[in-house]
Amino acid sequence: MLCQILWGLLMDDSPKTQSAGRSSAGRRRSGQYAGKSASTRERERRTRLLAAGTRLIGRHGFAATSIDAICAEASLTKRYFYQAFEGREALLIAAYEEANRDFVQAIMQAAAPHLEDARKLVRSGLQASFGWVAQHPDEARLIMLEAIAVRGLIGQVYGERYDEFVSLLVGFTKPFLKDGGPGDATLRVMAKAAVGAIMHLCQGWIATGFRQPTEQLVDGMERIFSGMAQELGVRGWA
Amino acid sequence: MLCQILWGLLMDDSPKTQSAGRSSAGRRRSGQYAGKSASTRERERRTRLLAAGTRLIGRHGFAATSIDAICAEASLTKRYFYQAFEGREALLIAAYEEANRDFVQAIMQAAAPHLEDARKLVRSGLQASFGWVAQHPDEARLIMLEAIAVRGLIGQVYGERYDEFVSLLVGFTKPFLKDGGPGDATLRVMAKAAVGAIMHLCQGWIATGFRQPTEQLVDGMERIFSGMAQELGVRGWA
DNA sequence: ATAATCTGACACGCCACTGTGCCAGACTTT
DNA sequence: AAAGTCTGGCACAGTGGCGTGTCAGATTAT
Repeated sequence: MLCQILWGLLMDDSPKTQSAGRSSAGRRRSGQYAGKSASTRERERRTRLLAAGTRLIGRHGFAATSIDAICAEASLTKRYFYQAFEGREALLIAAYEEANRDFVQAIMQAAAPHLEDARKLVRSGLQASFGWVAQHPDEARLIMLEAIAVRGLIGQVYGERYDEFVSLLVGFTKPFLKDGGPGDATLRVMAKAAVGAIMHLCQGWIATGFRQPTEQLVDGMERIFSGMAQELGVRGWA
Repeated sequence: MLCQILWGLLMDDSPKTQSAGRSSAGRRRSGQYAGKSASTRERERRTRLLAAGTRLIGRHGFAATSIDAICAEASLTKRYFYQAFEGREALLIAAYEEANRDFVQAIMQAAAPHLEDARKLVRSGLQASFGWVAQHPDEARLIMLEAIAVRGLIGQVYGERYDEFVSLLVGFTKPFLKDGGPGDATLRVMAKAAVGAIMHLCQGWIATGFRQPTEQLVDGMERIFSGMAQELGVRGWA
Protein backbone atom coordinates (compact mmCIF):
# COMPACT_ATOMS: atom_id res chain seq x y z
CA MET A 1 0.00 0.00 0.00
CA LEU A 2 2.61 2.50 1.05
CA CYS A 3 4.82 1.31 -1.76
CA GLN A 4 2.09 1.94 -4.28
CA ILE A 5 1.77 5.55 -3.27
CA LEU A 6 5.50 6.09 -3.20
CA TRP A 7 5.87 4.47 -6.58
CA GLY A 8 3.11 6.57 -7.98
CA LEU A 9 4.70 9.76 -6.77
CA LEU A 10 8.11 8.78 -8.06
CA MET A 11 7.06 7.47 -11.42
CA ASP A 12 4.65 10.22 -12.43
CA ASP A 13 1.87 8.05 -13.76
CA SER A 14 -0.42 11.03 -13.64
CA PRO A 15 -3.23 11.16 -16.18
CA LYS A 16 -1.23 13.44 -18.52
CA THR A 17 -3.91 16.07 -18.30
CA GLN A 18 -4.56 16.81 -21.91
CA SER A 19 -8.30 16.96 -21.74
CA ALA A 20 -8.58 20.50 -23.04
CA GLY A 21 -6.88 19.75 -26.34
CA ARG A 22 -9.64 19.24 -28.84
CA SER A 23 -8.50 16.69 -31.37
CA SER A 24 -8.71 18.53 -34.65
CA ALA A 25 -10.18 15.51 -36.44
CA GLY A 26 -8.92 16.27 -39.93
CA ARG A 27 -10.58 13.94 -42.38
CA ARG A 28 -8.15 13.03 -45.12
CA ARG A 29 -4.91 14.21 -43.61
CA SER A 30 -2.36 12.32 -41.51
CA GLY A 31 -1.63 15.58 -39.70
CA GLN A 32 2.09 15.67 -40.37
CA TYR A 33 3.59 19.13 -40.35
CA ALA A 34 7.22 20.17 -39.99
CA GLY A 35 7.99 16.51 -39.53
CA LYS A 36 5.79 16.12 -36.47
CA SER A 37 2.35 14.70 -35.89
CA ALA A 38 -0.54 16.93 -34.96
CA SER A 39 -0.74 15.63 -31.41
CA THR A 40 2.98 16.14 -30.91
CA ARG A 41 2.76 19.72 -32.04
CA GLU A 42 -0.19 20.34 -29.79
CA ARG A 43 1.65 18.87 -26.85
CA GLU A 44 4.74 20.94 -27.56
CA ARG A 45 2.73 24.12 -27.74
CA ARG A 46 0.99 23.27 -24.52
CA THR A 47 4.31 22.64 -22.85
CA ARG A 48 5.71 25.94 -24.06
CA LEU A 49 2.65 27.80 -22.81
CA LEU A 50 2.88 26.09 -19.47
CA ALA A 51 6.54 26.95 -19.09
CA ALA A 52 5.93 30.55 -20.11
CA GLY A 53 2.99 30.84 -17.73
CA THR A 54 4.95 29.38 -14.85
CA ARG A 55 7.79 31.78 -15.45
CA LEU A 56 5.60 34.87 -15.66
CA ILE A 57 3.31 33.96 -12.80
CA GLY A 58 6.25 33.06 -10.63
CA ARG A 59 7.98 36.29 -11.48
CA HIS A 60 5.20 38.88 -11.60
CA GLY A 61 2.29 37.16 -9.90
CA PHE A 62 -0.91 35.63 -11.21
CA ALA A 63 -2.92 38.83 -11.08
CA ALA A 64 -0.35 40.65 -13.20
CA THR A 65 -0.08 37.92 -15.83
CA SER A 66 -2.41 38.23 -18.80
CA ILE A 67 -3.06 35.64 -21.45
CA ASP A 68 -1.54 37.96 -24.03
CA ALA A 69 1.65 38.16 -22.01
CA ILE A 70 1.86 34.39 -21.69
CA CYS A 71 1.43 33.97 -25.43
CA ALA A 72 4.09 36.56 -26.13
CA GLU A 73 6.46 34.88 -23.73
CA ALA A 74 5.84 31.54 -25.41
CA SER A 75 5.99 33.08 -28.90
CA LEU A 76 2.58 31.67 -29.69
CA THR A 77 -0.77 33.23 -30.47
CA LYS A 78 -3.92 33.27 -28.43
CA ARG A 79 -5.53 30.70 -30.65
CA TYR A 80 -3.19 28.06 -29.33
CA PHE A 81 -3.74 29.14 -25.80
CA TYR A 82 -7.46 28.53 -26.00
CA GLN A 83 -6.75 25.31 -27.81
CA ALA A 84 -4.76 24.03 -24.85
CA PHE A 85 -6.48 25.63 -21.87
CA GLU A 86 -9.94 26.71 -20.89
CA GLY A 87 -8.64 29.97 -19.53
CA ARG A 88 -6.07 31.64 -17.35
CA GLU A 89 -7.02 29.78 -14.21
CA ALA A 90 -6.86 26.42 -15.95
CA LEU A 91 -3.28 27.13 -16.87
CA LEU A 92 -2.49 28.10 -13.31
CA ILE A 93 -3.94 24.86 -12.04
CA ALA A 94 -2.01 22.83 -14.60
CA ALA A 95 1.16 24.69 -13.71
CA TYR A 96 0.49 24.02 -10.06
CA GLU A 97 0.02 20.32 -10.66
CA GLU A 98 3.22 20.06 -12.62
CA ALA A 99 5.39 22.07 -10.25
CA ASN A 100 3.98 20.31 -7.23
CA ARG A 101 4.68 16.92 -8.77
CA ASP A 102 8.22 17.99 -9.42
CA PHE A 103 8.59 19.22 -5.86
CA VAL A 104 7.32 16.01 -4.31
CA GLN A 105 9.45 13.92 -6.62
CA ALA A 106 12.57 15.81 -5.63
CA ILE A 107 11.84 15.11 -1.99
CA MET A 108 11.07 11.47 -2.63
CA GLN A 109 14.20 10.87 -4.62
CA ALA A 110 16.32 12.41 -1.93
CA ALA A 111 14.61 10.50 0.85
CA ALA A 112 14.30 7.14 -0.87
CA PRO A 113 17.85 5.91 -0.08
CA HIS A 114 17.32 6.45 3.65
CA LEU A 115 14.09 4.63 4.32
CA GLU A 116 15.73 2.65 7.11
CA ASP A 117 17.37 5.50 8.98
CA ALA A 118 14.74 7.90 10.23
CA ARG A 119 17.21 10.64 11.13
CA LYS A 120 18.84 10.65 7.73
CA LEU A 121 15.45 10.44 6.09
CA VAL A 122 14.24 13.58 7.80
CA ARG A 123 17.38 15.56 7.09
CA SER A 124 17.66 14.56 3.46
CA GLY A 125 13.99 15.29 2.95
CA LEU A 126 14.32 18.73 4.46
CA GLN A 127 17.42 19.57 2.49
CA ALA A 128 15.70 18.48 -0.69
CA SER A 129 12.65 20.60 0.12
CA PHE A 130 14.47 23.83 0.72
CA GLY A 131 16.98 23.03 -1.98
CA TRP A 132 14.26 22.61 -4.56
CA VAL A 133 12.69 25.91 -3.58
CA ALA A 134 15.99 27.73 -3.94
CA GLN A 135 16.65 26.15 -7.30
CA HIS A 136 13.15 26.72 -8.67
CA PRO A 137 12.11 30.11 -7.33
CA ASP A 138 9.44 30.66 -9.97
CA GLU A 139 7.80 27.29 -9.49
CA ALA A 140 8.09 27.62 -5.73
CA ARG A 141 6.48 31.02 -5.71
CA LEU A 142 3.69 29.66 -7.84
CA ILE A 143 2.78 26.69 -5.68
CA MET A 144 3.47 28.32 -2.32
CA LEU A 145 2.11 31.81 -2.84
CA GLU A 146 0.20 32.41 -6.05
CA ALA A 147 -1.94 29.29 -6.08
CA ILE A 148 -3.10 29.66 -2.48
CA ALA A 149 -6.00 31.97 -3.17
CA VAL A 150 -7.48 30.07 -6.11
CA ARG A 151 -10.77 28.73 -4.86
CA GLY A 152 -11.32 25.63 -6.90
CA LEU A 153 -7.73 24.55 -6.63
CA ILE A 154 -7.26 25.17 -2.98
CA GLY A 155 -10.28 23.12 -1.99
CA GLN A 156 -9.07 20.16 -4.01
CA VAL A 157 -5.52 20.41 -2.78
CA TYR A 158 -6.28 20.64 0.88
CA GLY A 159 -9.18 18.26 0.67
CA GLU A 160 -8.04 15.43 -1.56
CA ARG A 161 -4.79 15.76 -3.46
CA TYR A 162 -2.98 16.32 -0.24
CA ASP A 163 -4.17 13.14 1.31
CA GLU A 164 -1.78 10.93 -0.57
CA PHE A 165 1.20 12.87 0.64
CA VAL A 166 -0.10 12.91 4.19
CA SER A 167 -0.80 9.21 3.95
CA LEU A 168 2.75 8.72 2.84
CA LEU A 169 4.17 10.56 5.83
CA VAL A 170 1.89 8.71 8.20
CA GLY A 171 2.81 5.44 6.54
CA PHE A 172 6.48 6.22 6.98
CA THR A 173 6.26 6.87 10.67
CA LYS A 174 3.64 4.39 11.78
CA PRO A 175 5.87 1.28 11.61
CA PHE A 176 8.23 2.98 14.00
CA LEU A 177 5.60 3.59 16.66
CA LYS A 178 5.36 1.38 19.70
CA ASP A 179 1.71 0.79 20.40
CA GLY A 180 0.38 2.37 17.26
CA GLY A 181 0.65 5.85 18.72
CA PRO A 182 -2.28 8.23 18.83
CA GLY A 183 -5.35 7.88 16.66
CA ASP A 184 -5.05 8.21 12.93
CA ALA A 185 -6.89 11.51 12.95
CA THR A 186 -4.36 13.09 15.28
CA LEU A 187 -1.51 11.57 13.32
CA ARG A 188 -2.80 13.04 10.10
CA VAL A 189 -3.19 16.44 11.68
CA MET A 190 0.41 16.29 12.82
CA ALA A 191 1.59 15.34 9.36
CA LYS A 192 -0.35 18.20 7.80
CA ALA A 193 1.03 20.57 10.38
CA ALA A 194 4.57 19.47 9.59
CA VAL A 195 4.02 20.09 5.90
CA GLY A 196 2.51 23.45 6.76
CA ALA A 197 5.50 24.41 8.84
CA ILE A 198 7.84 23.75 5.94
CA MET A 199 5.65 25.56 3.45
CA HIS A 200 5.32 28.55 5.73
CA LEU A 201 9.06 28.79 6.17
CA CYS A 202 9.43 28.60 2.42
CA GLN A 203 6.87 31.37 1.94
CA GLY A 204 8.77 33.66 4.25
CA TRP A 205 12.04 32.65 2.67
CA ILE A 206 10.78 33.44 -0.81
CA ALA A 207 9.15 36.68 0.25
CA THR A 208 12.36 37.98 1.78
CA GLY A 209 14.62 37.05 -1.09
CA PHE A 210 16.21 33.84 0.25
CA ARG A 211 18.36 35.83 2.60
CA GLN A 212 18.36 33.37 5.46
CA PRO A 213 20.87 30.53 5.03
CA THR A 214 19.34 27.16 4.21
CA GLU A 215 21.13 25.50 7.10
CA GLN A 216 19.19 27.49 9.68
CA LEU A 217 15.89 26.48 8.16
CA VAL A 218 16.88 22.83 7.97
CA ASP A 219 18.15 22.85 11.54
CA GLY A 220 15.01 24.41 12.92
CA MET A 221 12.69 22.03 11.10
CA GLU A 222 14.86 19.07 12.02
CA ARG A 223 14.41 19.85 15.68
CA ILE A 224 10.67 20.03 15.25
CA PHE A 225 10.62 16.63 13.60
CA SER A 226 12.90 15.39 16.33
CA GLY A 227 10.46 16.61 18.92
CA MET A 228 7.58 14.94 17.13
CA ALA A 229 9.54 11.71 17.04
CA GLN A 230 10.15 11.88 20.76
CA GLU A 231 6.56 12.78 21.47
CA LEU A 232 5.37 9.85 19.41
CA GLY A 233 7.96 7.48 20.83
CA VAL A 234 9.61 6.56 17.57
CA ARG A 235 11.82 3.49 17.98
CA GLY A 236 15.52 4.16 18.28
CA TRP A 237 15.28 7.90 18.01
CA ALA A 238 16.10 9.32 21.42
CA MET B 1 11.01 43.90 27.00
CA LEU B 2 8.68 40.99 26.61
CA CYS B 3 6.01 42.79 28.56
CA GLN B 4 6.21 45.76 26.26
CA ILE B 5 5.49 43.65 23.24
CA LEU B 6 2.68 41.81 24.94
CA TRP B 7 1.18 45.02 26.15
CA GLY B 8 1.40 46.49 22.71
CA LEU B 9 -0.40 43.57 21.18
CA LEU B 10 -3.09 43.55 23.81
CA MET B 11 -3.71 47.23 23.95
CA ASP B 12 -3.81 48.00 20.27
CA ASP B 13 -1.72 51.14 20.32
CA SER B 14 -1.31 50.88 16.59
CA PRO B 15 -0.83 54.11 14.64
CA LYS B 16 -4.51 54.22 13.66
CA THR B 17 -3.59 54.14 10.02
CA GLN B 18 -5.49 57.08 8.68
CA SER B 19 -2.77 58.42 6.44
CA ALA B 20 -4.81 58.24 3.27
CA GLY B 21 -7.59 60.50 4.53
CA ARG B 22 -6.85 63.92 3.12
CA SER B 23 -8.05 66.47 5.61
CA SER B 24 -10.52 68.49 3.62
CA ALA B 25 -9.20 71.75 5.10
CA GLY B 26 -12.38 73.79 4.88
CA ARG B 27 -11.59 77.40 5.63
CA ARG B 28 -14.43 79.00 7.46
CA ARG B 29 -16.40 75.95 8.48
CA SER B 30 -16.22 73.95 11.67
CA GLY B 31 -17.13 70.89 9.65
CA GLN B 32 -20.16 69.83 11.64
CA TYR B 33 -22.69 67.79 9.70
CA ALA B 34 -25.48 65.58 10.94
CA GLY B 35 -24.20 66.30 14.41
CA LYS B 36 -20.76 64.87 13.77
CA SER B 37 -17.41 66.40 13.07
CA ALA B 38 -15.78 65.98 9.69
CA SER B 39 -13.09 63.66 10.96
CA THR B 40 -15.65 61.49 12.70
CA ARG B 41 -17.67 61.13 9.54
CA GLU B 42 -14.56 60.29 7.58
CA ARG B 43 -13.57 57.66 10.10
CA GLU B 44 -17.03 56.13 10.09
CA ARG B 45 -17.07 55.89 6.31
CA ARG B 46 -13.64 54.32 6.34
CA THR B 47 -14.79 51.80 8.88
CA ARG B 48 -17.85 50.91 6.85
CA LEU B 49 -15.76 50.46 3.72
CA LEU B 50 -13.29 48.30 5.59
CA ALA B 51 -16.03 46.10 6.97
CA ALA B 52 -17.70 45.79 3.58
CA GLY B 53 -14.40 44.99 1.91
CA THR B 54 -13.52 42.37 4.48
CA ARG B 55 -16.88 40.73 4.06
CA LEU B 56 -16.75 40.63 0.27
CA ILE B 57 -13.12 39.62 0.00
CA GLY B 58 -13.58 36.94 2.60
CA ARG B 59 -16.65 35.64 0.86
CA HIS B 60 -15.84 35.92 -2.85
CA GLY B 61 -12.09 36.44 -2.92
CA PHE B 62 -9.95 39.48 -3.59
CA ALA B 63 -9.79 38.96 -7.34
CA ALA B 64 -13.57 38.93 -7.59
CA THR B 65 -14.10 42.01 -5.45
CA SER B 66 -14.26 45.31 -7.29
CA ILE B 67 -14.21 48.76 -5.79
CA ASP B 68 -17.71 49.32 -7.10
CA ALA B 69 -18.93 46.24 -5.28
CA ILE B 70 -17.33 47.33 -2.03
CA CYS B 71 -18.97 50.74 -2.30
CA ALA B 72 -22.34 49.17 -3.00
CA GLU B 73 -21.94 46.86 -0.02
CA ALA B 74 -21.06 49.80 2.19
CA SER B 75 -23.81 51.97 0.67
CA LEU B 76 -21.24 54.62 -0.16
CA THR B 77 -19.96 56.08 -3.40
CA LYS B 78 -16.59 55.74 -4.99
CA ARG B 79 -15.64 59.24 -4.02
CA TYR B 80 -15.44 58.19 -0.40
CA PHE B 81 -13.50 55.13 -1.26
CA TYR B 82 -10.73 57.10 -2.86
CA GLN B 83 -10.90 59.54 0.01
CA ALA B 84 -10.10 56.77 2.44
CA PHE B 85 -7.85 54.44 0.44
CA GLU B 86 -5.29 54.70 -2.29
CA GLY B 87 -6.82 51.77 -4.11
CA ARG B 88 -8.10 48.26 -3.84
CA GLU B 89 -4.88 46.81 -2.54
CA ALA B 90 -4.54 49.48 0.13
CA LEU B 91 -7.90 48.42 1.49
CA LEU B 92 -6.84 44.79 1.49
CA ILE B 93 -3.72 45.65 3.44
CA ALA B 94 -5.69 47.70 5.94
CA ALA B 95 -8.20 44.90 6.30
CA TYR B 96 -5.38 42.47 6.81
CA GLU B 97 -3.83 44.59 9.51
CA GLU B 98 -7.07 44.94 11.35
CA ALA B 99 -8.10 41.30 11.17
CA ASN B 100 -4.64 40.11 12.09
CA ARG B 101 -4.58 42.41 15.10
CA ASP B 102 -7.90 41.02 16.20
CA PHE B 103 -6.64 37.47 15.74
CA VAL B 104 -3.49 38.01 17.78
CA GLN B 105 -5.41 39.80 20.48
CA ALA B 106 -7.84 36.92 20.81
CA ILE B 107 -4.94 34.54 21.31
CA MET B 108 -3.23 36.82 23.79
CA GLN B 109 -6.31 37.34 25.86
CA ALA B 110 -6.91 33.63 26.07
CA ALA B 111 -3.30 32.86 26.91
CA ALA B 112 -2.65 35.70 29.32
CA PRO B 113 -4.14 34.02 32.42
CA HIS B 114 -1.86 31.01 32.03
CA LEU B 115 1.55 32.59 31.74
CA GLU B 116 2.85 30.37 34.55
CA ASP B 117 1.56 27.02 33.34
CA ALA B 118 3.11 26.20 29.96
CA ARG B 119 0.72 23.34 29.23
CA LYS B 120 -2.38 25.40 29.83
CA LEU B 121 -0.85 28.27 27.94
CA VAL B 122 -0.36 26.16 24.85
CA ARG B 123 -3.80 24.62 24.94
CA SER B 124 -5.67 27.83 25.56
CA GLY B 125 -3.69 29.54 22.83
CA LEU B 126 -4.53 26.82 20.35
CA GLN B 127 -8.19 26.76 21.25
CA ALA B 128 -8.34 30.50 20.87
CA SER B 129 -6.65 30.33 17.48
CA PHE B 130 -8.94 27.79 15.92
CA GLY B 131 -11.90 29.23 17.76
CA TRP B 132 -11.32 32.67 16.30
CA VAL B 133 -11.06 31.24 12.81
CA ALA B 134 -14.33 29.39 13.16
CA GLN B 135 -16.07 32.47 14.50
CA HIS B 136 -14.63 34.87 11.93
CA PRO B 137 -14.58 32.89 8.69
CA ASP B 138 -14.43 35.97 6.46
CA GLU B 139 -11.59 37.60 8.34
CA ALA B 140 -9.77 34.28 8.59
CA ARG B 141 -10.07 33.64 4.90
CA LEU B 142 -8.75 37.07 4.23
CA ILE B 143 -5.63 36.87 6.34
CA MET B 144 -4.89 33.22 5.71
CA LEU B 145 -5.71 32.84 2.03
CA GLU B 146 -6.44 36.04 0.15
CA ALA B 147 -3.63 38.19 1.48
CA ILE B 148 -0.92 35.61 0.85
CA ALA B 149 -0.28 36.49 -2.77
CA VAL B 150 -0.11 40.26 -2.36
CA ARG B 151 3.47 41.21 -3.03
CA GLY B 152 3.97 44.32 -1.00
CA LEU B 153 2.09 42.95 1.96
CA ILE B 154 3.60 39.54 2.07
CA GLY B 155 7.15 40.81 2.10
CA GLN B 156 6.38 43.12 5.01
CA VAL B 157 4.50 40.53 6.95
CA TYR B 158 7.03 37.75 6.69
CA GLY B 159 9.96 40.09 6.95
CA GLU B 160 9.09 42.53 9.69
CA ARG B 161 5.60 42.58 11.11
CA TYR B 162 5.92 38.96 11.98
CA ASP B 163 8.99 39.45 14.04
CA GLU B 164 7.20 40.86 17.02
CA PHE B 165 4.97 37.84 17.28
CA VAL B 166 7.89 35.49 16.83
CA SER B 167 9.83 37.44 19.43
CA LEU B 168 6.91 37.02 21.75
CA LEU B 169 6.85 33.24 21.36
CA VAL B 170 10.60 33.01 21.76
CA GLY B 171 10.40 35.27 24.79
CA PHE B 172 7.75 33.03 26.33
CA THR B 173 9.75 29.86 26.00
CA LYS B 174 13.27 31.07 26.61
CA PRO B 175 12.97 31.48 30.40
CA PHE B 176 11.95 27.85 30.60
CA LEU B 177 15.06 26.57 28.86
CA LYS B 178 17.93 25.03 30.81
CA ASP B 179 21.13 26.25 29.22
CA GLY B 180 19.61 28.77 26.91
CA GLY B 181 18.75 26.11 24.37
CA PRO B 182 19.81 26.33 20.73
CA GLY B 183 20.90 29.53 19.07
CA ASP B 184 18.40 32.33 18.63
CA ALA B 185 18.29 31.79 14.88
CA THR B 186 17.15 28.20 15.27
CA LEU B 187 14.71 29.17 17.97
CA ARG B 188 13.15 31.78 15.73
CA VAL B 189 12.86 29.32 12.88
CA MET B 190 11.07 26.92 15.16
CA ALA B 191 8.67 29.60 16.30
CA LYS B 192 7.89 30.57 12.72
CA ALA B 193 7.39 26.96 11.82
CA ALA B 194 4.93 26.52 14.66
CA VAL B 195 2.94 29.52 13.50
CA GLY B 196 3.05 28.14 9.97
CA ALA B 197 1.74 24.79 11.10
CA ILE B 198 -1.28 26.42 12.70
CA MET B 199 -1.93 28.67 9.73
CA HIS B 200 -1.67 25.78 7.33
CA LEU B 201 -4.14 23.72 9.32
CA CYS B 202 -6.47 26.69 9.32
CA GLN B 203 -6.14 27.09 5.56
CA GLY B 204 -7.11 23.50 4.99
CA TRP B 205 -9.86 23.78 7.53
CA ILE B 206 -11.32 26.84 5.85
CA ALA B 207 -10.96 25.39 2.36
CA THR B 208 -12.89 22.27 3.29
CA GLY B 209 -15.71 24.02 5.08
CA PHE B 210 -14.70 23.51 8.72
CA ARG B 211 -15.70 19.89 8.54
CA GLN B 212 -13.01 18.53 10.83
CA PRO B 213 -13.79 18.92 14.53
CA THR B 214 -11.77 21.56 16.33
CA GLU B 215 -10.66 19.10 18.97
CA GLN B 216 -8.66 17.05 16.50
CA LEU B 217 -6.79 20.10 15.29
CA VAL B 218 -6.05 21.25 18.80
CA ASP B 219 -4.90 17.79 19.85
CA GLY B 220 -2.56 17.41 16.91
CA MET B 221 -0.98 20.82 17.37
CA GLU B 222 -0.71 20.30 21.10
CA ARG B 223 1.38 17.21 20.55
CA ILE B 224 3.67 19.10 18.24
CA PHE B 225 4.19 21.80 20.83
CA SER B 226 4.70 19.09 23.39
CA GLY B 227 7.38 17.53 21.21
CA MET B 228 9.06 20.88 20.79
CA ALA B 229 9.02 21.39 24.53
CA GLN B 230 10.66 18.02 25.10
CA GLU B 231 13.18 18.65 22.37
CA LEU B 232 14.10 21.98 23.88
CA GLY B 233 14.12 20.64 27.41
CA VAL B 234 11.50 22.94 28.81
CA ARG B 235 11.52 22.85 32.62
CA GLY B 236 8.81 20.80 34.22
CA TRP B 237 7.20 19.64 31.01
CA ALA B 238 8.00 15.96 30.64
C1' DA C 1 -32.27 84.43 3.95
C1' DT C 2 -28.04 83.60 1.87
C1' DA C 3 -23.77 81.64 1.03
C1' DA C 4 -20.96 77.90 1.67
C1' DT C 5 -20.19 73.23 2.28
C1' DC C 6 -21.33 68.30 2.38
C1' DT C 7 -23.67 64.38 0.49
C1' DG C 8 -25.09 60.86 -2.65
C1' DA C 9 -26.01 59.64 -7.29
C1' DC C 10 -24.89 59.29 -11.83
C1' DA C 11 -22.22 59.67 -16.20
C1' DC C 12 -18.29 59.75 -18.82
C1' DG C 13 -13.82 58.69 -20.99
C1' DC C 14 -10.21 55.59 -20.51
C1' DC C 15 -7.82 51.51 -20.47
C1' DA C 16 -6.57 46.59 -20.50
C1' DC C 17 -7.97 42.24 -21.26
C1' DT C 18 -10.88 38.78 -23.41
C1' DG C 19 -12.45 35.72 -26.89
C1' DT C 20 -13.29 35.17 -31.78
C1' DG C 21 -12.73 35.93 -36.66
C1' DC C 22 -10.20 36.63 -40.75
C1' DC C 23 -6.40 36.07 -43.93
C1' DA C 24 -2.03 35.51 -46.37
C1' DG C 25 1.67 32.51 -46.55
C1' DA C 26 4.01 28.06 -45.37
C1' DC C 27 3.60 23.34 -45.74
C1' DT C 28 1.86 18.63 -47.08
C1' DT C 29 -0.65 15.30 -49.68
C1' DT C 30 -2.63 13.58 -54.08
C1' DA D 1 0.56 21.53 -60.09
C1' DA D 2 -3.65 21.64 -57.45
C1' DA D 3 -6.19 21.14 -53.47
C1' DG D 4 -6.29 21.16 -48.83
C1' DT D 5 -4.51 21.99 -44.17
C1' DC D 6 -1.67 24.33 -40.67
C1' DT D 7 0.49 28.45 -38.91
C1' DG D 8 1.03 32.93 -37.05
C1' DG D 9 -0.22 37.58 -37.12
C1' DC D 10 -3.52 41.07 -36.83
C1' DA D 11 -7.98 43.24 -36.02
C1' DC D 12 -12.21 43.69 -33.97
C1' DA D 13 -16.13 44.20 -30.85
C1' DG D 14 -17.44 43.34 -26.23
C1' DT D 15 -16.73 43.67 -21.33
C1' DG D 16 -15.71 45.36 -16.90
C1' DG D 17 -13.38 47.92 -13.85
C1' DC D 18 -11.05 52.45 -12.88
C1' DG D 19 -10.69 57.20 -11.71
C1' DT D 20 -12.68 61.75 -12.27
C1' DG D 21 -16.21 65.17 -13.04
C1' DT D 22 -20.68 67.17 -12.54
C1' DC D 23 -24.83 68.40 -10.18
C1' DA D 24 -29.09 68.81 -7.50
C1' DG D 25 -30.59 68.54 -2.91
C1' DA D 26 -29.58 68.43 2.15
C1' DT D 27 -27.37 70.64 5.96
C1' DT D 28 -25.06 74.19 8.38
C1' DA D 29 -22.92 78.80 9.55
C1' DT D 30 -23.41 83.83 9.13
